[in-house]
Amino acid sequence: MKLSGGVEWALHCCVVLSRASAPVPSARLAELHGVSKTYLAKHLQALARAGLVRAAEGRDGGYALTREPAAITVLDVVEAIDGDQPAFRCTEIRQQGELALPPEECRVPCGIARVMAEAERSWRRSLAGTTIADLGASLDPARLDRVLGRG
Amino acid sequence: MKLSGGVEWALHCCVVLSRASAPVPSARLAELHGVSKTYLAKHLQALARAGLVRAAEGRDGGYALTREPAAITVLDVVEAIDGDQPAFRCTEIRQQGELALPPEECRVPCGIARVMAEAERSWRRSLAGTTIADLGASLDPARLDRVLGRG
DNA sequence: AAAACGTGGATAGTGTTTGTCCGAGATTAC
DNA sequence: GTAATCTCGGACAAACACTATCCACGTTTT
Ligand code: FES
Ligand code: FES
Repeated sequence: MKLSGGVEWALHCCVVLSRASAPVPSARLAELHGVSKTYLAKHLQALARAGLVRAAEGRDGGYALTREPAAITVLDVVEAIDGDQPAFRCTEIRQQGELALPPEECRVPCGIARVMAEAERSWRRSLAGTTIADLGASLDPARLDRVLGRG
Repeated sequence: MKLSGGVEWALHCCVVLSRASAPVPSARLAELHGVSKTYLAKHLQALARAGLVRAAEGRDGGYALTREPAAITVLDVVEAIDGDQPAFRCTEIRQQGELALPPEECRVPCGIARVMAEAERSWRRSLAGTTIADLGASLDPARLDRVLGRG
């Protein structure tokens, strides 16, 4: 069970964007955090595809959030980067091999799949309980503007 | 976020073992489920290392559970196969780049790491709420013995 | 002794993650 | 209009984890 490393980058970027007063270029975001510029650009594109950020093209462009920070949950960011596919996938082993069950007994998901799905729902529910606004509360906008301003 | 595919195999094996009246060889377990014998053997070794199953070596040997099925949770099996490392790891981005915070402000885990850790605790708690005994309730021991008996 | 069985390491093949690079297109400043 | 700045999207490669196989070896029962 592992989460893509880009998730942390994306979350930090969203926090910064939530407190920035103007669009921030992807290269600038990378410098702020000390990570690869080109790879971070990929993750930002994923955020854009998910509709969480908008890219302003052209000179003086950059990325900005599309919604209020309080309307973007941690789960939104995680799913944008890591995908929304379930961590566990039932491969219907119960229907294979010598111990196979007849198909008429397999109309509903098996017990294992149900437990896994329920656990994942708990995980998602927990992640959806925190927003970018919550995470950004401790970041001083004045300091951010100062760092961003003197490019 | 993805779980190792061997987790499903291991869970099905534990369910079978919980209702078997004698040790079951790994090759037999693989045939019962229609999966690779050699690869399943690897996963069973992982279960043995975690102390969930015991291997009876030698002729007429095989695997058996070490505890009551009701004392083995789904989480135990998942961690035995997939490892117990957290899905998210904070790489302390807050201390890197231009926006780096001074170390004296980084003594406690950052907000992002806290949210992730709490979500993972929810996931684990949910998985620990179901045992192998729960999963095996619907498996008929008589049928299992019949299939196992005529090798 | 022989047969059946698990152990642990070595070894590939495969797919995913991570990361780089570059051309095309959009937008603004001059 | 032209140049500069910036994003977009895809191609590409290296690194890594997952999946799977095989074999030599030790153990246990008959
Ligand atoms: S049949 Fe294996 S998890 Fe559903
Ligand atoms: S500093 Fe990035 S998640 Fe903790």
